[in-house]
Amino acid sequence: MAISERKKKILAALVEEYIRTAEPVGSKAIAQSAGLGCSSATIRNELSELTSLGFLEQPHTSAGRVPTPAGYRMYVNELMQRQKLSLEETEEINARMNQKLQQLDDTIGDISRLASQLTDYPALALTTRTAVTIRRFDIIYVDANTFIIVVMLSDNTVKNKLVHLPISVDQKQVQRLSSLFNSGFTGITDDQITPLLINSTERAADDTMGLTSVIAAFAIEVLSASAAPSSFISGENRLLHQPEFRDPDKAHKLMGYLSGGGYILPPENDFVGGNGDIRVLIGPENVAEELKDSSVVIASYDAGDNTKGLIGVVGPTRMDYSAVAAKLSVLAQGLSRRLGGSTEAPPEGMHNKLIIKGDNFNE
Amino acid sequence: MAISERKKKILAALVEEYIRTAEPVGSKAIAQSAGLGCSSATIRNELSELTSLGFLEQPHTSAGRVPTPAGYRMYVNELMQRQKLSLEETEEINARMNQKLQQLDDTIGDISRLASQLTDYPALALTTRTAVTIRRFDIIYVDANTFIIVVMLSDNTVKNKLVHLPISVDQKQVQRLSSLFNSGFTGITDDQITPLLINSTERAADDTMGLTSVIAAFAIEVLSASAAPSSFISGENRLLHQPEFRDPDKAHKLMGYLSGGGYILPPENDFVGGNGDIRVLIGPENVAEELKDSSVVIASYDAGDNTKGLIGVVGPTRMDYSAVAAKLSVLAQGLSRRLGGSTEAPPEGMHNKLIIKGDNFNE
DNA sequence: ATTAGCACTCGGATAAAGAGAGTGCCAACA
DNA sequence: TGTTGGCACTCTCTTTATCCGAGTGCTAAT
Repeated sequence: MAISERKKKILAALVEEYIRTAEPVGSKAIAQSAGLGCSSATIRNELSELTSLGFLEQPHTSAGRVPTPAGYRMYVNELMQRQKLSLEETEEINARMNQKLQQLDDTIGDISRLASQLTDYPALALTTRTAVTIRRFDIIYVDANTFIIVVMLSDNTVKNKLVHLPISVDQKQVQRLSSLFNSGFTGITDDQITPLLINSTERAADDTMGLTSVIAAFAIEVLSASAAPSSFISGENRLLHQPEFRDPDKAHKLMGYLSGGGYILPPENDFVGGNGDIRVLIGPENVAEELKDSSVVIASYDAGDNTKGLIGVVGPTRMDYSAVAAKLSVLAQGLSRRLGGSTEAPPEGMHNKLIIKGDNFNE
Repeated sequence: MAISERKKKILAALVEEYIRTAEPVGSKAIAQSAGLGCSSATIRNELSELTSLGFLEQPHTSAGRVPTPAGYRMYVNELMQRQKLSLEETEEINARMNQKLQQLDDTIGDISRLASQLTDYPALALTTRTAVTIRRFDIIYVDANTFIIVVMLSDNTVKNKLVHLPISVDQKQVQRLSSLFNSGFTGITDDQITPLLINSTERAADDTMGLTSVIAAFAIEVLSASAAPSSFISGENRLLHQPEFRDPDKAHKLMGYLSGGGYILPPENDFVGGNGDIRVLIGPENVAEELKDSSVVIASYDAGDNTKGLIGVVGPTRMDYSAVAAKLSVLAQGLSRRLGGSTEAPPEGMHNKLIIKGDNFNE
């Protein structure tokens, strides 16, 4: 789809103006803003062609133009100049990220909050781990009726559980179980913890009190919880900043979908894509019905050890793609670096590959 | 403030009708709905008096009446019949609570989500623990450069941290530290962990590698994190259900305040109040400017062991106080019971004391 | 190929008119 | 004295009509 250089300039100017104002853009405005020395009449001709090419549309006969999803797509793929954050901006993001990551706690929530603050759109963060296994079991004997199970996972997180028993156990027994679990339950995934395995362990431990199954249940719980993708969304209320969501019903519908944990990406695509890649889904390119007239920008990161994550931002199709992409990119790279993922940090630039999705609008 | 029986009935009918419809209520509507056999003209006279008493107001001369905050207050304090959930409803809430509490994880978040779902208003949950101390230290030696700190707190939660060191330590050293911490750092609160204490421990342990301060820092972090009130809010988007928040600016302002973790209660009042008490703050009774024309219903619970919590719901002053209070009450009581707080469960009724706040509207 | 000019269209803002709901008050009544 | 029907009045909301202007598409001139 080759279009003239001037058309490109006009389209870019129009999209940017529309992103800024949220009002249909007319020929005169473009004639002034875009630095090409020609009159509004010329622009009108060009606009007319761009419209028939499917990049623009008119809300009604006598209004300015508005980009179609295909128009945005063209903008994102070819026109938009990748915004490069200033060193200060990048620094600031990194600083805030550091601050957030200091407390081990609620990383994913914090990151999503941060992304939302930075972009002023609702943001979500997902992580998934594949093939998590237990690396090590420890059982701390507290008293005759109490012990603490501590497991260290292959991704270097540590989980624990306090167990109270109605009956007494002796320390020896606990130690025996601990070593049995360390030999039998480490290095395997949750679906490999079969009733068979549990049974044989129980017999080997000479356990008549059901301790084995308690511990095994915890192992399964921990493993499956770690493997399950976790997600967090925040800043839904920022949607209300956007004029296209002044209609409370619309806003509510989308916000409900988002806070209900609705899928953003088709599950099978969720975690593909390398480190720092940015994906943009424009309007109807989204799979979820609720997102059909919104856009999503997603950055992937790789935290190593089979852990991948996404940070995404949701907004109207009239989104400031360029700024959002730049910011998410810094975030994603920072996360990869910090969480110990691959270290292929780009020399210094924030330019990332854009995975193009759904650009087959006009063939 | 004694008002006639009939006035009370009329006021109650009006408030309930307004809660239902969100439209100013006229004399005719009341004449029909309230079962008192008198004509709309009579009602009009009564309404007029109720208005001059300050319980009602008119949006404009020729509209129906709307309750003032004082009117709601009167309704909540004296008129509203405490709604008693049916056994099934109570059961259902309890079942859902059980389900949520199964996974240890994110209790406070889950509870707030549940409250929001049940009431269809935004809900928030807070907990605070006072005087948390460490009950027990364990340090698990993983390898020469790695160990896991496990601390068990006075509230029976267990926290851990994985520590990687650039240098090697030997197992003996770790054991010595463990026992030193167990004797020196247990049973004290975070502000009692002084540099002095850390120094003397360091010397006693003959620790030249700074392990002591790492462990002490973790102890402080854990203690202060446990003592700090944590809060969670969810369902902000449900505000948009309410006609009074059809104005996106209003909605956004409040939602922003809520998700920004704004204070609901004046800090000094936060956690007073016994188990299952319900507090209602109507409109201007709220301290936060952003809440001045919203209402808040709050249930307190006591999870024992110096742990207190709140579950609250935010909505327009035209809130279904009675239903909300009933539901929160079940939730709060369920939480107390489950989290091991006091067991003074009311015989079976859901009737709770209402702490009256700010009922000095008409003296 | 570009531009100025002009008729035309259509949505949004503004104003006027009408409808309806509800009040307040008065006079009649139990 | 308390209650009721009646009625004029008020005020908002809705509808209808009108106007204005931004922006287009087309044509003719450059």
